[in-house]
Amino acid sequence: MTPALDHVFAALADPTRRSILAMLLEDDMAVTDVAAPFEMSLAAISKHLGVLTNAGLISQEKRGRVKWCKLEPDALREATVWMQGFGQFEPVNLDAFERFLATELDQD
Amino acid sequence: MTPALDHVFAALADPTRRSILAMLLEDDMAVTDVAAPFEMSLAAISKHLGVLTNAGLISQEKRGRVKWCKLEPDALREATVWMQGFGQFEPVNLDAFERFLATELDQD
DNA sequence: CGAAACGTCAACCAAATGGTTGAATAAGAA
DNA sequence: TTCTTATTCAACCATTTGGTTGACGTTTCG
Repeated sequence: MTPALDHVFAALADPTRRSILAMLLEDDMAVTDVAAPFEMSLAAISKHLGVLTNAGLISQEKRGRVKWCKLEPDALREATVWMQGFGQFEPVNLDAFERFLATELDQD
Repeated sequence: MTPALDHVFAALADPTRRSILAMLLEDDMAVTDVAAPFEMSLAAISKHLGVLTNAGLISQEKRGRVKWCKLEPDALREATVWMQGFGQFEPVNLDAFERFLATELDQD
């Protein structure tokens, strides 16, 4: 079930790929420019970009001989929603729930 | 950097492990009971529980001959915080930002 | 004590992952 | 056309992953 989550979380599990996403948060970039800060071959970065694309986390569009990489934050939403299912047990949300209960009591 | 995120996201990338977390959301469980719904050996589930423990997503405590598994939602918080860095570009939050701006304008 | 239940360990296996290098393709620039 | 830049492809390699099976240590129960 939900194989999309498999790909999204697997893609996020690699620090190089998370760094790439952080870079794309600033602006769209060409593949060569994405690869520049890493001590790794261009082919390796190309593979990482393939994984991110396959997970739907980025999109790639070729204009001329340059392939532009663009962040697609929508893919993170499903994953975030899934994780928030566990958030109800975090103190901050328990506090919110208690405030909600207090509000309910006030209306009696 | 942040090797903890590596382990958390890698642990979440497997559907069996996500199912286990969802089960533990309801209640603490013994290893054998965790394994029951899966068509997979007990040893395989034991390994999955090891991965989840290593990621800090669950804890295991042995009482008698039974080992109890407990959800540890705190480990998800760091991952959630990381992901929220990308949330600012999601439409839903842009909408919230626009409403905020509108409120600011109303006060002028 | 002896038997059964709980869980892990060790060895093994196939497939996936993350990297390399070198050749190939495609598009601009000279 | 020729050269250079941009990117991928193909083959290869080492390591990790997700599963199996069978033996093993513990704890409880009869």
